[in-house]
Amino acid sequence: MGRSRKRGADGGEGTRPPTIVDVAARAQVSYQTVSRVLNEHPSVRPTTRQAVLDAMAGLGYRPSNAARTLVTGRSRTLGVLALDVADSDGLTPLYGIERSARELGYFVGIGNLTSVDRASVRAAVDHLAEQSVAGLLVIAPIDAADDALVTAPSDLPIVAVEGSRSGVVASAGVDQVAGARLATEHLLALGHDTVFHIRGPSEWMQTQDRVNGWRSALEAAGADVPMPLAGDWTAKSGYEAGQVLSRVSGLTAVFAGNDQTALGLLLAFSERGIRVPEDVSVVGFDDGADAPFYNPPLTTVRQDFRAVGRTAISMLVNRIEDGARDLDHDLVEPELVVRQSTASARA
Amino acid sequence: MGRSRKRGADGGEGTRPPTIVDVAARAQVSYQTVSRVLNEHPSVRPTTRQAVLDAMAGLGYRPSNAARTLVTGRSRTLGVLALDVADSDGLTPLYGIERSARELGYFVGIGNLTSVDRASVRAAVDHLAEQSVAGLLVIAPIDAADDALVTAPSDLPIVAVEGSRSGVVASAGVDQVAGARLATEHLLALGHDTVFHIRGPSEWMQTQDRVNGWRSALEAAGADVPMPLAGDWTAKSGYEAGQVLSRVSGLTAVFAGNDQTALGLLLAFSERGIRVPEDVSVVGFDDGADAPFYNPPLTTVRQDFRAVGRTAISMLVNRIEDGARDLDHDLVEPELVVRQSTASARA
DNA sequence: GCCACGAATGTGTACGTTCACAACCGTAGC
DNA sequence: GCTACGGTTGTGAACGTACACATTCGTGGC
Repeated sequence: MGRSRKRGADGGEGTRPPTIVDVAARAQVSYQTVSRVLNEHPSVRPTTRQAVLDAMAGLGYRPSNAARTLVTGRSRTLGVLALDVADSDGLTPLYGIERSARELGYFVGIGNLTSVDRASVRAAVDHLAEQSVAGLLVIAPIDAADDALVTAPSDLPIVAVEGSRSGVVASAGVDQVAGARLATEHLLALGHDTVFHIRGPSEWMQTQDRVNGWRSALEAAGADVPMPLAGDWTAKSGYEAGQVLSRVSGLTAVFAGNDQTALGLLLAFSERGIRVPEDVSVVGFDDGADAPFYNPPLTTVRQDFRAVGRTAISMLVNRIEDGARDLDHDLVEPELVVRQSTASARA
Repeated sequence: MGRSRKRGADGGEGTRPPTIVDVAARAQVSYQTVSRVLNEHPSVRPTTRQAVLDAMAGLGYRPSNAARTLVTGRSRTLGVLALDVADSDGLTPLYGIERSARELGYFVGIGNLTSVDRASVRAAVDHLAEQSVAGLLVIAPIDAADDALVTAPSDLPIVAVEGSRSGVVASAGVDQVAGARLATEHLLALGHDTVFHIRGPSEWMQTQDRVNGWRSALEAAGADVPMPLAGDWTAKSGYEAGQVLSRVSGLTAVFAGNDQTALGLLLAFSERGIRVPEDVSVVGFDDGADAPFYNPPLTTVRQDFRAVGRTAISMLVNRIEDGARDLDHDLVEPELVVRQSTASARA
């Protein structure tokens, strides 16, 4: 027995994990039958199947992903490409993603993007490709990311999360336009003549969508459409926008690009004695965990990030397993959550 | 030539990726030499080495992790076990983790924990084990997680992030005790007689540490040590604690368990006409992105989550590669960031 | 009662890499 | 000039699984 088993021989610790061959021996079948049970092949007699299952359980058998990946060339690993931004919300969909993925038997690996130039995207994709990922989820709602993704292998299924309806890749996300319209219509319905908007960074997909939703609601109501103020989704930019807005006469309603922007705005207003909602109504976007405890509690648009994660995964897995090639864009409907930062325009 | 290549035969799309054999042929060496270059084996002549490197570059060769994992039994994949909590900060160290891991040539996969009972931890660990992960990073600063982890294979290196100095596993994190002391001493130095504390959930490691730091600072100053108020790190619990605290006479300083708690507290105080910092000073913990824009901007304790992620990874990789077995607890020093929510006690 | 056919199961091989060991090369020692 | 040895390179095998194909078994049709 000159066999040289790396494990189990020297360490003594933990014997070599069981393989399908061990399972086969115990179940008195061939290893191929075990493989069939593993892959849910139809033509395995129920009794045989059960015997194999029992043997697996008895041995504590766990399939080797490495071996499977090696032979098939595809792993059941999904790669998540996330843009490394200060905004911690970026990773919020991750929980939903992991959970859904696991339920479908997939493993989730991450690769982050320090920037969205081609080289960086390329490097990240390469890193994931080394793992033979079966598909890619991209959380980088930036136009440039789309361009960079064209360098990815064309046979690799990709779904963008919260971004890109440009048609290059399929995507799942919240209907930003509808959300912005919800926010704006809410303010209009309260009697405000018009609504100012602090937008996000221009290269983000959501920015354009929210601007569009806001503008269309305004136009539909025949209201003035002021210039949107520049922002970058940080509280700081909201604060700075607030400094500008506090000098605007006749201002009664602001739709902030997101909750954080609204937070900064609230602070700027507070410092200048502008009361919310008595003087100015403010609406945010996201409905983060903190929004109900802003001062005042923020009226905002809720995005169900977990639902987005689930949707994205199911789209991706469809593409992987059924070869779906469509460029659908699944949208989750947002919901307006009215709190105390909005009130009727004064008569 | 009856070979049956799965790829490249039918699709026409993308020919079979190059292997070390292809590289070897191009570099005029044996595949084993290529393998040596790959593994940085010392005895490869520089010229040979370069020839191999050139061949790799020319072919666009990418090593197959699956094959490597299959034969070695270990992948260069690190598993991150994260507790799925509402608190989105939970994933903050992830970017730092991924980045450091990638620099060291590791891939990061995630598994989340819906709860910390043994079954759930077991399931998550199993899921990661199927990937033959080389090590585990656990972001679940809860006592119960420690207990559950004992069921993990004993030869699997594990490092806890932000938790557990219980001695069961090594850990990396911010020095919570020092941070709490910093916060408390700051308030004491401002002339406050004592400092109230809203603690986190009792099962969290940080809760105890912060309570200890706070108490020891108080005791060192000979100040009264009030009962800490229960909280769960949400803004909601801070708000509720604020309702209680607003009825406490003589209250001048509060150390909130974290920023979010402070946010809720701020709202409760504001609603009751208690001014911050004129009437009561408030300190938070975390220094999240929003803290500078709370109303008023929050004095808080900064935790460098990315540094923690880096530290954790380097500890873990040490354990993996050098077989380090120590149960060290690397601590990153926190930093007090003074803003406008704290002021001198009134004379 | 024989053949055909589908269901069920078994055998051979390949996937791309690393490990163990063998072979080769040149140089230093005597 | 021969031997020994370290540095360098090559050969054979194995890792655990899935696919292609071969084989066996059972059943129905004639």
